[in-house]
Amino acid sequence: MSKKVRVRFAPSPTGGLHLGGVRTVLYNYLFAKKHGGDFLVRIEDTDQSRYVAGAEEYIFDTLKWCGLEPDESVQHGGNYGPYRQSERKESYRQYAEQLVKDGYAYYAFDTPEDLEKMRHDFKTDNNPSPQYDHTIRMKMRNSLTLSSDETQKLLAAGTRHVIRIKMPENETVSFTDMIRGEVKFETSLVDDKVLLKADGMPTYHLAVVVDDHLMEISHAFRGEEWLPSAPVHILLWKYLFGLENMPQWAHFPLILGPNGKLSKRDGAKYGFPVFAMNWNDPKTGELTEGFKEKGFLPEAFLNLLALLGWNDGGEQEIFSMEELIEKFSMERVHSAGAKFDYEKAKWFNHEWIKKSGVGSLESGVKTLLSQNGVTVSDDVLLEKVIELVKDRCTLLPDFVQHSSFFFKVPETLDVDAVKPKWNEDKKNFFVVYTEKLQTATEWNAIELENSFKELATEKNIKPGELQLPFRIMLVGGKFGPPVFNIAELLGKEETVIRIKNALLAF
RNA sequence: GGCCCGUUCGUCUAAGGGUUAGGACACCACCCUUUCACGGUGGUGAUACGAGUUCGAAUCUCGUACGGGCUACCA
Repeated sequence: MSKKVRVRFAPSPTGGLHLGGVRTVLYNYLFAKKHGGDFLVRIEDTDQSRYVAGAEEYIFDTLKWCGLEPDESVQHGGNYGPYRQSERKESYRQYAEQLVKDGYAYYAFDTPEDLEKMRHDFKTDNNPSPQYDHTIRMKMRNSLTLSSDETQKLLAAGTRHVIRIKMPENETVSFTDMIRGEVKFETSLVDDKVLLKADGMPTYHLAVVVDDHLMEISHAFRGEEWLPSAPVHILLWKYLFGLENMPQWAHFPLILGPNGKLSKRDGAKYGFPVFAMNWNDPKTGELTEGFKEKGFLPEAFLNLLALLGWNDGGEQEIFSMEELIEKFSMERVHSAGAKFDYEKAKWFNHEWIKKSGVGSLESGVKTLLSQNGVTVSDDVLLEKVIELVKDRCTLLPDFVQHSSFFFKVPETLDVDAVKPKWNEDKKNFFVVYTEKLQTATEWNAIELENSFKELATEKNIKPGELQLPFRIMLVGGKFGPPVFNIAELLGKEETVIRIKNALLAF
C-alpha cells in the first residue's frame, strides 16, 4: 500500500468559507507540503436540498486568494476524480449493500413522519432527544423487524428506504487521534446512522469513508465537531476496507466566537469578519463581509489562523508560508478551542503591512484609492507615499486616509483646529515662508524643516505651534506622516499653492 | 438528559515533575514625537476547585465544577 501523504479538505458548498474552514485548509495544506504529499479538495455536495449557487466557486476563489492551491480538485483535475460527490453517486450504493449483506447494516422503511413520531413518543425528561439506536430499532419498520419476504417485497416495489448502520451493542471503539491521543466510545451509546439516503445519495458518514479509501487519503483532518461521529467512521473502515488501511485522524479544536462556536452572526454582532471573503447569499441577498474586503493581507490572514491553535514552541509569531510549512507539526496543535480575538488579528495585519514591500502593496492601494475617487497618475510618487505611510496602516483601507491628500487637494480644511490660536504673526510667518520656499534650491524634508525652524526662531514663534497649521494646510486634517515629508513629496509648486489657499481660509 | 472533547493572565499561548510560571495582543504609565502612528522602557494580570502519587506537581491519577461540541434521510 502506498504510504504517500494525501490529505483532503472536504467542504460542503452551502455558503461562505469561515475562519475555521480556512484554518482547516491551512493545516491540511501545511501538513501535505511539509511531507511532500498531495492536498486535494473534494466537494461534499450530497445534500441536494442545500445546494447554493456560487458556493463552490467561492471556495476555490478563496483558496486562490489565500494561495492555498490544491493539487487535485474539480478545478485542478487529478487521477482520483470525480472530485464532486454528487458525481460519484453510483459508487456508494454497492458499499451500503455490501454492509447489509454482511449484517453490519439494514434497510429501514420509516417515513419522516414515523421518525418524528418516534422522537415524540420516546421523549422523556431523562432522554430529551431519543436516537434510532439498538434500544428502539426493533420497534421500527426495517429489515430487522420485518420478515425477509416482506423486506424483499418492499424493495421490489421500490418503497423509499434508507440503509442504516447497525451499531454493535457492546463494543468499545477506540482510535488514536494525532492531537488528542486515544479516544474511546461505547457503541451501544451511538445511534444507527443513516448511510444511504432515500434518494440514493450517501450521507457524509458513508461518503467520507468510501471516498477517503478510493482517493487513498493517508491522513484525515477535520473539525472537532466531527469527533462524536468518529466511531461510525471507524466501524465502517473496519467493515469495508480494514482498520489497517484507515487514514490517521486528527480533529482540530474549534475556533470560538464570543458565545461558543463561531457563527457569521457573531461577526455581524461584534463587528469583525467571519468569512474569508465577501459572501453574498443568493437566497437571502444578504452580504457578509470578508477579511479580504475588510483589508487583510492573505499572508496576515493565514499567519493569524495558523497561530490560532498552533505554535512552534518558541516566541516567534510572524511566520511566512515557507516558515509555516517548515515548522508545522500536528503534535503541536492544541486540543482546546480558541476564542477568536479580532484585536490580535488586526495586529497581525499591521505587522504584515509594515513587513511587506511597496511592490506587493502597490496595486491594492491603487485600487482602493481609485475606489475612493482618488486617481493616481504618478506611480513613482505612489511608491514613495506607501513607503512613507505604511507603518501607520493597520488595515488596507487606512491607506486611503493617510495618502489621498498626496494626489488630491483636501476637500475641506480642519479650520477649527487652527483658528483658536491663529494670529497675524503666524499668518505673516507663512507668507514669508512661502516666499522662501519659492526660491528654495534644495527640496527635501530636512531642508524644509531647517528653514521652517530658522524662520520660526527669527520670528520668535515656537516651531511646534506652526507645525499643526502647516499640516492642516497641506493635509486638511490632523493625520498623515511627518509634515515636512509630506511637503517634500508634494513638491514646491503644490506646497506653495496649498499654503496660499489655506491662508485665505484661516 | 446522554455521549465526546476541553480547562495557565481579559484573549492567543510557552513551560512534556524542580523556572521569581515566559512571550504576544489588549490595557496603563513613562520616553520619543507638540498630528496620529511606529519604536523604546516599565507595569497591572493566570495554573478552576478538591483529593491522591511524589522529597517535589501547572505538568501524572481520580473526583467535582465550569466551558464547548454532538445528539437530522446537514455537513
